[in-house]
This record gives sequence, structure tokens and C-alpha cells, in this order.
Amino acid sequence: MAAMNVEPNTRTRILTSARVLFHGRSYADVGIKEICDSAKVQKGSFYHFFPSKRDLAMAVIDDMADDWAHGFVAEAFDQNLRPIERLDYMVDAAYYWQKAAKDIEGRMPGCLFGNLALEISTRDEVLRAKLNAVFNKTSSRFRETLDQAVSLGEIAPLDTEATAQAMLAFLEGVILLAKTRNDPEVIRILGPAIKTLRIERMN
Amino acid sequence: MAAMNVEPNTRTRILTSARVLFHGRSYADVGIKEICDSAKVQKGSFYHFFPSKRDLAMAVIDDMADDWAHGFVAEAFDQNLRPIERLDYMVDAAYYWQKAAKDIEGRMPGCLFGNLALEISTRDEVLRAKLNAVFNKTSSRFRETLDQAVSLGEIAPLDTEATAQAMLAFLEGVILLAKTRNDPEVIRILGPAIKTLRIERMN
DNA sequence: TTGATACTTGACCGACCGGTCATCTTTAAG
DNA sequence: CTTAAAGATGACCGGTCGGTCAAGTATCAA
Repeated sequence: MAAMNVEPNTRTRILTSARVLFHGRSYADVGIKEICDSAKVQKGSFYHFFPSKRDLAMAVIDDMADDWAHGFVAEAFDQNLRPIERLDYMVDAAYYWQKAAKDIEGRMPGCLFGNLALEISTRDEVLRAKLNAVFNKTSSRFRETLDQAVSLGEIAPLDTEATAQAMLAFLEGVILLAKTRNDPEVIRILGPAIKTLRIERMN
Repeated sequence: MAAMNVEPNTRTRILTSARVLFHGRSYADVGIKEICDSAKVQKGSFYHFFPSKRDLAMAVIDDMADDWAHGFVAEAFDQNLRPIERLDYMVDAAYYWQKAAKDIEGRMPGCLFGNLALEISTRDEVLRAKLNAVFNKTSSRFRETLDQAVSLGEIAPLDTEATAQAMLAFLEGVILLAKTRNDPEVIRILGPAIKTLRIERMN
């Protein structure tokens, strides 16, 4: 209670504002001026913490990747859940998150990483690689889950690595489609099909 | 032969240039100046044909949607192919297209519709709806295919509408992932899993 | 030949973009 | 109390953005 309502430091405020704005619109569409206004920071102060907009983008990705990894990805891949249940949990989490965002903002923001990937990965190798690393990390959680499911005999053996990637791709695709429809329900309806995805091992 | 090398008219040149540039980078990142230079057109001439950049975007979407529908979507969903084969054909077509683009440009452009959807669908309702319509049309081709597959007894009955949407989502997701990795092979490896997607009918 | 219309030209506009900088205030170590 | 560094301020910069416009030229029907 004592530490409530403490204004976060300047750097954090910039980071948070940028994240929200980038997520809600796009990288190119949000200017530094707008980020500064939103974060109640002066422009010169912004450049005291970030050398450029591009560096800000990198920091935003790192920041979000952290929250993501320690947030609902960690929850969804809870080791206490049965492997298959974790997949459902992941879809549910995505659904509720997007639904909450839409209820507040009126529009489905989609996945920040997916958004940025399609927008800037053709223009900036470094950012592309960073986004790619986030995806790799996420798909490795899917892979662990599948490995365990196979070990426990819950599913027939398969190419867990490829299937994990396919599942991540499916999740991103579903979110993309839902965003285009501006309807989170798409995630709830299509999402569960993630469990049917299979890529066989080839020997 | 007689009509070879005919310079297309101004409007078409603008449209083509814009399409290529938007596809290769992004909507926001490509300026009208650059489009005009690429199309060998003066700026004032541009605004003779298109009231605004936004209207150009609409025209580009329509234009591409046409080519798309009459191009490889029409081919892939060739009625002479067995339904299941059409799914493979679609994946193959996506793979070869992206691979060709990467070999030429060095980078995977991904799907223009998916790119635009994530970039601008939160900002422009009309464009969002247009993109959504393209997706709907495409998923209905998937649906026809699934309906036929069920009729022919090639696959067990399922919710063809939902599964069709899931397949489109998967395709978009796979292309997104491949673009982020900048590696078309992702499409070839993960793509075939599209055939394993299933959403059961609920009665 | 005339006149209207389609199209082209390139200079021009204000607004905004990412980024800089000299100057000031705050903080904290010694 | 001194001093140096960290942080905050806001005016300022060149460049580019989407878009405008007055003045042309090409086309074609009557």
C-alpha cells in the first residue's frame, strides 16, 4: 500500500506509452512527439534515454517479451496443467486479452510481435532478428509441451519441433484474422483447432 | 507479339508501382513521391487519378484481390484436382511465390493482405472491411473444397465453415512466421499441416 | 476549326517527422 | 559546501510528408 501510485521513472513511462501506442496502431504511425505527450516527457528528455526511435522499438520489444514470457506464457505453460490443457489455456488467454482490449479501446490490437514483424521485418534486419528470437522462444515452450505430451502418452509421437512452430503460426494467424474481423470471438472459435495440428516425424 | 512492350496507361502504372512498393515494405513507409518516381508519373498526375493515398490503397487492394482470385487461387482450387490436393497446391503456390520474391528482392514480402491488415486495420474501418472481404472470399474457397471433400467421402464430416477459416488463418500465420524468419522454407515445412486442421461440427 | 475534356507538368504549401542542442535544475558523492 | 554528473526543458533544424494548383498539352467529337 505504501508504494501505491508511485510514478514510474521517466524511462519506464516512455517505454510503457510507446508500447501501448505501437500496439494499438503501428510503429510508423506513432510519432515521438505523441509518445512524449502520452508519457508526459519532453522531447529532449526522450533522447536522453533513447538514441533513436529504432532503439526505442528494440527496447519495447525486449520489455514486452519479458512481460510476455513471465506473464501469461509462463501461466499458460504451467507445469501443473496437463500438456494438452496448456494449449487451451494459451488460446483462452489470447482470447480474453484481445477481448478486454477491444472492450476498452473499441478495436482489437492483435499481437504486438506479429504486428511489428509484418510492418518492419523487411526493413530492419536487427529488429527482424529480435522478433524472430521472441517467436523462437515461444515456439520452444510449445515444443516442451508437446514433448511432455508425447512422453506421457497423451498424443502419438510426432515432429514436436515442427508442430510447435505450426501451432505458433496458427495462433498468430488466428489473431491476424480476428483482428481483421475486429472480433475476438474468432479466437475462441478457431483457436481450439490448434490441438489438431500435427506434423509427422520423418525418419 | 504485336502488342508487346506496350507501356500500360498511367493509372495502371501507378497501381502496379504502388502494389509492389507496399508489398515489399509497408503502406506508411512508402510515400507518394516514391510511387510516382517508380511509375514515371508526375505528382499532379497522380492526384488526377487518385483523390488520396488512402484511395490508392483501396484500389491496390481491389487490384490485387482480382489478380489473386483469378490467378493462383483459381488455379489452386482447380476443380479437376482432388479436394485435398488443392490444399497442397495452395501451400506450394505460396511457397514458390515467396521463394521467387526472396530470390529477387532478398527479402520475403509475405502476404500483402495480411501485411496491410495488421498495419492499418486498426486505423481505417473501410480498409479493414475491404481486407476482411478478401479473406472471406478466400476462406469460402477453402470451404467449397472441404464441402466437396466431405461429399466425396475423402474426409470425415466436420464444421467446414470454421475449418476453412482456420486453414486460412494457418496459411497467413505460416507466411507471417516465414517472413519473420525471412525463410520461405518455413512454408514448405509447416504448410502441409494445413490438412490436419479440423473443427468438429457441433449439433 | 473550334471547343470541351482528359491528362500532364512542376512549383508550391503548411504540417509534421525524427533528431539536436544549449541551457537549466535536480541529485548525490566527496 | 563544492562539484560533477544525471536528467529535464523547449526552442530549433532540415527534410519529407500528403496534398494543391495554375498553367500547360494531347485527344477527340462536332
